[in-house]
Amino acid sequence: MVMYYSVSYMENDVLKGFKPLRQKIIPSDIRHALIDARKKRGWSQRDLASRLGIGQRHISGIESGKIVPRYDTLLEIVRTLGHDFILVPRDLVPLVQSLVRDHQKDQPGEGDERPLYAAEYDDDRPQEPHDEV
Amino acid sequence: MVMYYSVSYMENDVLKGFKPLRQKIIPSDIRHALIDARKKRGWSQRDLASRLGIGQRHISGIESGKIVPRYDTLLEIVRTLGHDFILVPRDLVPLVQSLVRDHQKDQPGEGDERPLYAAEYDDDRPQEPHDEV
DNA sequence: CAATTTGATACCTTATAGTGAATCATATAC
DNA sequence: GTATATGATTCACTATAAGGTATCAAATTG
Repeated sequence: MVMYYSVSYMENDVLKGFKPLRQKIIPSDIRHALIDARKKRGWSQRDLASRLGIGQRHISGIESGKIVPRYDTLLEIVRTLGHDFILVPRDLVPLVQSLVRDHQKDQPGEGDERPLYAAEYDDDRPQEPHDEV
Repeated sequence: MVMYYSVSYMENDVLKGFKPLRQKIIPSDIRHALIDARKKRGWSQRDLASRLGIGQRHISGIESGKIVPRYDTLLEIVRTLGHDFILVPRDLVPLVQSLVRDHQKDQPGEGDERPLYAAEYDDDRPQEPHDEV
């Protein structure tokens, strides 16, 4: 959440000639959510890869953050794992995020996913750009 | 909506050895939503491109569907245009989609965006894969 | 109507995803 | 303890995004 507001400030800086900080990585909460979803299905990376018709090496690279796939590739992974990406106006984000959290709280098998969704997001973000850049 | 269910059937076919149909394009509803969001701000592709620190040619390619950007690149575009991507479990998609629609209905300046979000999605999808593939 | 803007397109180079196959170190299963 | 599975990694190649610059045809502006 805080992250979104900081991006807003960056937008204002852009108007003054500053370049935004390029992301260059999939947010770790998304990566973790996808790993969890895969494991909950009892699939290995090889299982998922063959379902998608792509190489296991890519699943590994994507999950670890070493590869940032094209949007279409990621979307297909996301959908294969029973999720979807929804384009949401920024001011709706908190509501939708909480909906998603509440929904997972209601799913016995997916309840464990909730803390990863929020906490890991804030924890991993400041660290991993350093590793990648 | 219907599109999501057809993908579900494809998933079942994968278990029987069929490859899923690779997307290779950003859904047109997303592209249109982004174009609308940009125009609502009175930005040209050049304006948006300079805010993002990338070339106008890329904005053009992405908006037209000729280029499928990496997820991080698209996410940055999305956020610069006041939106965000939320990872949503599939069975929550209808609710979230309707939330997004209702929210746009409530925004006077964004009310026009609603029909494009739903109608164009269904209309463009069957046509554009043929153009691209 | 001339000047400017706009989005599409072309050219070129670099970086990285995508593809296929294989191997490795470690973990897991039995 | 052995066999198997798993995720990470390597090698090599192709495809395409990313990046920069410029131009063009059409639209828009004033």
